Amino acid sequence: MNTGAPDKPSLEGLEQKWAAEWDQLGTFAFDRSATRDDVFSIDTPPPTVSGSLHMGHIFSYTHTDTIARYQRMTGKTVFYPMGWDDNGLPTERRVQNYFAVRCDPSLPYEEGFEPPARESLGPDGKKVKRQVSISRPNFIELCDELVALDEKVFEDLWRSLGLSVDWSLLYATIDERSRRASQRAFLRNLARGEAYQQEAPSLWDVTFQTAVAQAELTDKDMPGAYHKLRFSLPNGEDLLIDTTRPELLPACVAVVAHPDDERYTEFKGQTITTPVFDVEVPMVFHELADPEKGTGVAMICTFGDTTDVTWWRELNLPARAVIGRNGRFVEDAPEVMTPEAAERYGRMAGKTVFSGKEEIVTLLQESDALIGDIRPITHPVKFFEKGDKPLEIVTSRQWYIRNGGRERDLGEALIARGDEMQWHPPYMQSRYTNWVDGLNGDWLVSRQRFFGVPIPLWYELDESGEPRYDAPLSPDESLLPIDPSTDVPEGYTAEQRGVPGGFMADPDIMDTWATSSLTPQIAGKWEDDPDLFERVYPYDMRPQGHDIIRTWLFSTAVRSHFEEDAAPWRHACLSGWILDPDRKKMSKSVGNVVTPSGLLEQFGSDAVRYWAASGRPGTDTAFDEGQMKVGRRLAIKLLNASKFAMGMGDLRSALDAPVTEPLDQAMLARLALLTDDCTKAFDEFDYARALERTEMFFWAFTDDYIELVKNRAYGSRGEEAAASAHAALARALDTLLRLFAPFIPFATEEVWSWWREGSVHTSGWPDAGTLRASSGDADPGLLAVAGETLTELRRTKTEAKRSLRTEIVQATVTDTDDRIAQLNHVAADVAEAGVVGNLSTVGGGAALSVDAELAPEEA
RNA sequence: GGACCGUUAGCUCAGCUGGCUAGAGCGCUCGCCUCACACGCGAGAGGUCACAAGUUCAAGUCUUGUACGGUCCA
Repeated sequence: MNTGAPDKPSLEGLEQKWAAEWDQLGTFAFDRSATRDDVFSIDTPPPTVSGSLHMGHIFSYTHTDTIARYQRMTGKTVFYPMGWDDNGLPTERRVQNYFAVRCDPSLPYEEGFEPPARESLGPDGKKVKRQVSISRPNFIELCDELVALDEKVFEDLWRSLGLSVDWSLLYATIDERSRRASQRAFLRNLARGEAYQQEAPSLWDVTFQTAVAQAELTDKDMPGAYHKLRFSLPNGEDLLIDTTRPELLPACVAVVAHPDDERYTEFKGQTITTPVFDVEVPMVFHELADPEKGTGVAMICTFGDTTDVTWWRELNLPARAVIGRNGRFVEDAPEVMTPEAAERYGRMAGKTVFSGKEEIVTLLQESDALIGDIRPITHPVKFFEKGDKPLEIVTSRQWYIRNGGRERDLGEALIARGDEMQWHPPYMQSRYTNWVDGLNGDWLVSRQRFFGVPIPLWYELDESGEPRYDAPLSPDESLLPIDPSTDVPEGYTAEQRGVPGGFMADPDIMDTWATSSLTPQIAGKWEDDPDLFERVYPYDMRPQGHDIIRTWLFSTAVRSHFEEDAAPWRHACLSGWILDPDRKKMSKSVGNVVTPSGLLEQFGSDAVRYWAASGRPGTDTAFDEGQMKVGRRLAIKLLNASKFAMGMGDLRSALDAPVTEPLDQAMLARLALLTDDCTKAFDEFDYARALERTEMFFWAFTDDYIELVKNRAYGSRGEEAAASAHAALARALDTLLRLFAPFIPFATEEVWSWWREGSVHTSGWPDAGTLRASSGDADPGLLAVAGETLTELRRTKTEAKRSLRTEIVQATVTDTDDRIAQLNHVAADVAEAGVVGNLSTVGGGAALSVDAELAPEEA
């Protein structure tokens, strides 16, 4: 543009101005003709659109953007996509409330469906409470509609933050491309034997009525209570057992003690009778029984916790499930019970776990089988991370993908994949390794929900209408994505759905991670555009939060391992949390969330980015408006200092002029060192270090160097000396704008436009070698010596409470011989900046000291 | 219970492979309208580097232990 600097430079409006310009010129467009070596590809985390963006997003996405901009400036074409995560529970709930609908996969697709509400309001403007059931394809259509709205808000915010993404690469995790990738990967897992189904006990959320995976668990401390129960030995004696879950007594299939526990080994092979229900169960032994816990004997129930599952499986015990999928006691008593016992059980049937516990206590008391008091304790209980009721364990048919949890070789291969990546910071790798190492089962990928990517399978129905699970019908890949609830398998007609001899759809959907784990494939248009995929995969970088190493990072590694026999990225970059000023993790529930758009408005995007970029990789960082003020100051300073430098001469024509003055050469030599530092830091993904170094140099540059050369630049010592200053200023400004560009893209672009062509963001990363050559290999130390001497001269004025314009008639600088030798090269500049009439230097001193005589104060 | 991270000025943090007198910003104190910037400029005060032991000529930095804080997993 080359407009020259305005009279009053300002940050106001730069975001809108440059975001529009970049968009129009395609400044950040990915060049797909580039070969893999010239590409820097980023596996961007797709934010959940049904939520709102918070400071954590601003923080971590800024980190990624600084890296993207750096890589772009080094000459790479950057594959920087954005995705919206609209697959999963949060979106399901938001679509339900917004449109007043509910997904029911058994319903047929309805063309031109109009939802009863928008923004929860009906056509009459009243809130619609009653939800209408609709088919899954209809539900997905509404999701698309809602996401389009949410997406607009997100995209606007990302643009105003200055993320340099190529918006033409946008995807959504429920869109057709994602569903196709997700189903294709699943079918290939199935074909290669990496996916399998099994009827097995699995963790079950009674609220959401779905199975959940190990990675989605969280422990919560909950109040519980020990109940001491009286069981009976064959000789009529009592066997006392402590339990926190007495309500599972009807599901008791054995009692267990440790094999070395001599108190109980004598009962080996004997039969124990349960209280209340009088069921005979075997006494068994297993190492997981803890002799220290309670009486050392535990009842094994199907199923109270995962240890019960282990015992049940390893000891070959029968199953007597009493808790149903709705979290209530089933109607029918276990078959082993006598009619009298079954009648007692009947008092629990249909009750929740909570009420069942109250009932069993009454039953135990009636049988005089509850010994002593109930002892309250607090103990960890497993929850689904999004749920608010404890998980139960329910036996059901589920799909699994192997993840090394049951096969040592696979687990080790996946751990080894971690070694193929560089982790930033490096210690994050141990979290990955620990997680894989601690897995105790495969990845449960099926979910009994309605909204999501369907498992793309059907089952034949035999003559009696029973499904044949062992031979699922799968679609041809070319037909994907499909919805088995509306599509029909090859060789069948729609009329055969649900009919004996016909077929039925697999009713389940896949875990959201089963789709998210394919973001490298989805963004890179795997199989849809193999040429593109080849240019971006494996990716250079996966940025993400450290809290989802066990889910997103690990599941992506699993998929890539199976599908590409490779690690999905070369660098895994983990960002930290944003903490509020009290060092608590910021969250909506605490009510301390500040809206990002408000802050961008208040401080300016460059300022907010400055704060974000000062948070080192992986480090939790306090939310700090003070840092944003500092960032704002920096951006404003950059505008003003640039304007000032440009006012000293024609910098554009001075860019290639020779630099002859020692101070100018020293400054450029110092700048070359800075460039080396920043390049190294960025190559190690340490954007914060690059920023810190650049900022440090910049303030010394404006406070000292510009002050030192301004008189000379205005011509106080002749044309040649002035020309040297102009040349050095031009090079310095040029370099600083580039070094700052990844962090404060708007202010740097603004200044760039005053005197240069094109965009600073595609101008190339500064080259230390060129700078060093123009410095004539000068001693960079001269700059520091000059600056420190200037500080001493200023101090004499400050201490005398005089203005800095005050003339020093005579000053004597004493310092070590070495430093005086350096100072003598730049003494003329120092004298001018300090307004010193007569400056003399004396060597042989121990340290820097200044003796100055100030001009007398005017009356 | 295990793993990992952290503890440096009132606050937020640098300090990389051990090396002159431990740095920055904010805040604080004092001063200055100096031809870009008062959204500014200059100067100053402020630290037993959590604690203990060890290695070394030399430790904020390496080793071990302890305490406290945090995170992840049991």
